Amino acid sequence: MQELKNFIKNTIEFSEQSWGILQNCISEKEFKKNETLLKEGQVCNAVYFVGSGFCKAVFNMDGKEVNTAFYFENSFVTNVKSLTTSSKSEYSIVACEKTKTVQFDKTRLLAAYAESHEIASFGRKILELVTASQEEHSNSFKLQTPRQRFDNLVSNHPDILQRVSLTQLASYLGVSRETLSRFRAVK
Amino acid sequence: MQELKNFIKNTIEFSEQSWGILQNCISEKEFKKNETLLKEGQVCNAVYFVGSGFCKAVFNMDGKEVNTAFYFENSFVTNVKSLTTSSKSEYSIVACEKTKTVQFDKTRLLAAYAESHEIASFGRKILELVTASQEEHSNSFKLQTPRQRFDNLVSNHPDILQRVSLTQLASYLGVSRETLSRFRAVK
DNA sequence: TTGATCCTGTGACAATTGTCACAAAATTCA
DNA sequence: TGAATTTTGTGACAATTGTCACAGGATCAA
Repeated sequence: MQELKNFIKNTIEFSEQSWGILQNCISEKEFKKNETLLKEGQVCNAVYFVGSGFCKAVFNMDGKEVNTAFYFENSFVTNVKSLTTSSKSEYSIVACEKTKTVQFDKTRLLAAYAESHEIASFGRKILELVTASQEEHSNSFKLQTPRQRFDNLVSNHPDILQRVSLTQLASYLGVSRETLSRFRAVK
Repeated sequence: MQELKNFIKNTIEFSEQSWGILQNCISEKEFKKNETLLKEGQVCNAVYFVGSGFCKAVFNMDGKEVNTAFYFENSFVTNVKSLTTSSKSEYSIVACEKTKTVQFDKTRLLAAYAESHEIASFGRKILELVTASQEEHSNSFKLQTPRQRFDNLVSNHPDILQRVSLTQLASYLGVSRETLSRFRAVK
């Protein structure tokens, strides 16, 4: 919760009054390793702020898991499409470690938007952040070769390498485990 | 403009009053073929609603153009990251045909959010739509082979095939022009 | 500690896609 | 219209990545 307060303080204007209203929308939730924040097929009705630990987005492609995203400390996780259109999620969101989050309830948050412009701005900000990080990873697929994606990850997000298994990392980069293993061998 | 009115009518609750406020934020803009809505290196300060025609997002990779998105009638175009963080755009947005748009001015729109919750909701809705379509294309790269991407495009968005040149389509699908040509040959 | 299980490294080979070169077809514009 | 330009099709070959198989290590629980 403290992490969230700090995050908000550093991100936008936020009055005590807005914080009071926001209180009604949020609750602390802790997930054990491999616990599910959102299960494939269910409708997403919350946004999570990751205070500690981290999560992944996992598609199940005919039994094979594909990791399309990781969410570390001080970032927001949700399935925007499922959340905003009340459609079934095509993927699951799973804790990779013991993960402490603050859960934002969708319905209450929407109500809070009407009570406080600051909260409404904060809601937009969340969406903007999720979109921006999604776009970054997306463009790496559209503009770079697998090898370039790997090299850039090494330079720009070395933290990910240390926390994620090779197998998970491979599917995140869109290459086979073996190919990733060779990328690491041939530096 | 009529297209935008219809779009709003079909999308959300919107009072006459909100429409009046929104008027101050928008203006009709028409672009000729190959004219630029947003140039690489500039800061994006508007969102465009495409009424007719269509546009593309183009990265310049060492002189080689890569098309990462197309925006057709009744959709919104903007660079979310540049718009929301006032950072320089990494790509350009260019009209592919004579394109009629409605331009939403960023500063005025932000001001309007404070005056009308409906407009604030509409602003979120725009962001959600942009995010969702971005995510769809993004996931096709993360989950499918080039061949599958092509086949799905043929089934799900045959309209694109008819309006976009092979060269542009190839970079959109992330394959070489020659490979795409062969995909089409071997049905 | 000791299996049992999961994760990783690596060789051999197959499949896919890219690159280059050039011809044919389509489009544009004066 | 007709020449110039751009776009597309295709063959040959190279490069990249995937798949399969198996061995060695690491990890975890009893």
